[in-house]
Amino acid sequence: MASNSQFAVALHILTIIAKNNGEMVKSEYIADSVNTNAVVIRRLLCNLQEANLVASQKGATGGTRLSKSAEEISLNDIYEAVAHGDVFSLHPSKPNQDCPVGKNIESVLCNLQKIIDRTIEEKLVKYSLAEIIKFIDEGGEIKFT
Amino acid sequence: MASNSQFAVALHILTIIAKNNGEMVKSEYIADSVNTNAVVIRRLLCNLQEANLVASQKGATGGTRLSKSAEEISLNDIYEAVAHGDVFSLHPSKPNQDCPVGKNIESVLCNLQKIIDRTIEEKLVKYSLAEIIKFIDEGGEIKFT
DNA sequence: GCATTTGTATCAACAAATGTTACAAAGTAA
DNA sequence: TTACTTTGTAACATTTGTTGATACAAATGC
Repeated sequence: MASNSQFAVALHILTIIAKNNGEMVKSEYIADSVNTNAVVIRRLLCNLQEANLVASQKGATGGTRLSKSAEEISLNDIYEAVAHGDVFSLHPSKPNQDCPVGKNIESVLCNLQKIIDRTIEEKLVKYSLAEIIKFIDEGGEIKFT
Repeated sequence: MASNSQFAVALHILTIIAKNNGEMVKSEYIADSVNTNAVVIRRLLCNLQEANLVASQKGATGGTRLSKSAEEISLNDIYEAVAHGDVFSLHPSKPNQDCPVGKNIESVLCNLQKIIDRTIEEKLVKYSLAEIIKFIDEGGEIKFT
């Protein structure tokens, strides 16, 4: 399939909104920067609303703004708002339960999934949207530690 | 799509092979435990061979065995052998380069990708195939730390 | 009322994973 | 050599998820 770019686009969306301090930003404007259709943006904005990162308003003067400050939004907040899947999937078909390996491998894999998810979370929680904006504003080579 | 279960199946494959100390294991036998087609297994075995984790042999007495000990194979070795993609993808279409955010967001995202990849790698390298086998043999609730 | 924008449904196009069949290549054993 | 077995690989259908696009209802402000 076309692989999942929702986190990338969501970060892009939030960066643009954050840089328009308090002003309502329209989905068409964001779509022009992301270079995609406005519906794609609005779909992601719905996820970001559910996670309480942004608030939207309909109507002629509508749009979307942050519902908390860029300092209060971590990359993990964004990741959780849009990322549904795990880093890897379990078996497509249930393993053979008559085989000792097949019988027990799934619980091992489940634990591994959790470990990896937690590891990513612990890393992403260290970065805020505000830091991303700073990197963007500086323009050049960005080095995360 | 059907999301990627290659790491899960690869770990399953290696566990089975490792538990057959030195004996050649046939792809049909593995496929029976994984509950899939033998060609799916052989495709993954090719990746594991390229990573020098296993060695296969054709012919009537053929099959596959480990090419190093289970203690020497880390989960990261397995992950790298089969995982092609990143945790998230970049923009489907190139962002608008006339927008300051669009112009610089990609390098930020690239760096983020690398950070997450490295984080996963650092975690997976801590576990060996031998430990997985021990968990499998113990059967019950496995707790990684 | 009218224009604008979000929210959502629906659909087509595309890409990746999986499962399947088929068969060549390589090796064993008689 | 011949027959048999197994890996390696190509080719294809199926399924599923993502993206992009059109359409339109609901909400909002003028």
